[in-house]
Amino acid sequence: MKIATWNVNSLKIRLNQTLDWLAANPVDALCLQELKLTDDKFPLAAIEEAGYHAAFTGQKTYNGVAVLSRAPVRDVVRNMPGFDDTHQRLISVTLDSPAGEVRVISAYCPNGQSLDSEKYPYKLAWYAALREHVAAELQRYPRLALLGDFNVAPDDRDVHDPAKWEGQVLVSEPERAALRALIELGLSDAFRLFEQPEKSFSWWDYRQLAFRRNAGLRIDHILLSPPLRDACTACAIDKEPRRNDQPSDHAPVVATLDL
DNA sequence: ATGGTAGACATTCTA
Repeated sequence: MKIATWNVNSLKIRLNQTLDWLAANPVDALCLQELKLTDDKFPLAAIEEAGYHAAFTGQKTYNGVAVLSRAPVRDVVRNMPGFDDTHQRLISVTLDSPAGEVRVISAYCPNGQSLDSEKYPYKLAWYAALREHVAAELQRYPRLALLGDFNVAPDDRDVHDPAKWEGQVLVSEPERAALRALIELGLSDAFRLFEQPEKSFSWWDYRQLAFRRNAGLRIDHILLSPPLRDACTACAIDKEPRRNDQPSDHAPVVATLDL
C-alpha cells in the first residue's frame, strides 16, 4: 500500500490539482493539511467521485486537515482529547490493510512564526501534547503512521542554507528537540530509511524564486511505527506538483509499505 | 535592514 501527505494550502484552490495528483498517484491514503475551509465547504462529492472516502476537520481561513482513503475509515478522532485548542490541526483514523488495521494520523503542526512570537511557545506546547497523544495511540495501534507538515527541518541536511537559517523558526534547537522527542516514541522518519538525493526538500517559499533556486526545507514527514518501518520499501518527495501553475508551496511525500 | 508571494478576507493576518 502507498500512503502520502500534502499540504495543499487551500483545498478550494488546489482541489483540481489534488484530484489530478490522485489520478496519477492512486495512493491508498492521502493526508492533507491547510484545507483553509469549513466542513460545510469540504468538496466531499468530488473526492468520492474520485473513489476516496474522507475524514476531515476544518475551520474558516486557516488550518484544517483531512485523510482521504480508498478503504472506509473508522474510529475518527479530531484534534487531541485533553488539549484545548481552537485550531483544527490533527485527525486520526483507522483503515484496514491486508496485514490488519493501520492508524493514519494527518498533522498540521504550528509554524511558530518566529522565536519571539507568542506562537512559538504554542508550537512547543502543541508538540508536547502531540507526543502524549501519539504515545496513547501507539498503545492501541501498533501499526501507526503519522504524516503531515511538521514545520521542523530535523537536520541541517534538510535545509538549503543551514548557516542562513541557523536558530530561525522551523530549524531552532527546541523545535528539533520536540520533533526528536516525538520520534523517540519509536517512530522512524520514512524518508531517511533510504538513500536520497542531496538537497531534498518538501517546501519552498513562494517568494524570491525559491523553488527555481531549490531554496527549500524538508518539513513534511512520514513517521512510521516499527511494524510499518519494517514494511516500508520506499519513500520519496514528488516535486512535480510544485511546478504546476498556481502550485501549493509544499510538495507531496509518498511512502510505499509492503502490507 | 527590508521585503519579497500567496490565500482568505477585508484593507491585515498567517505562512
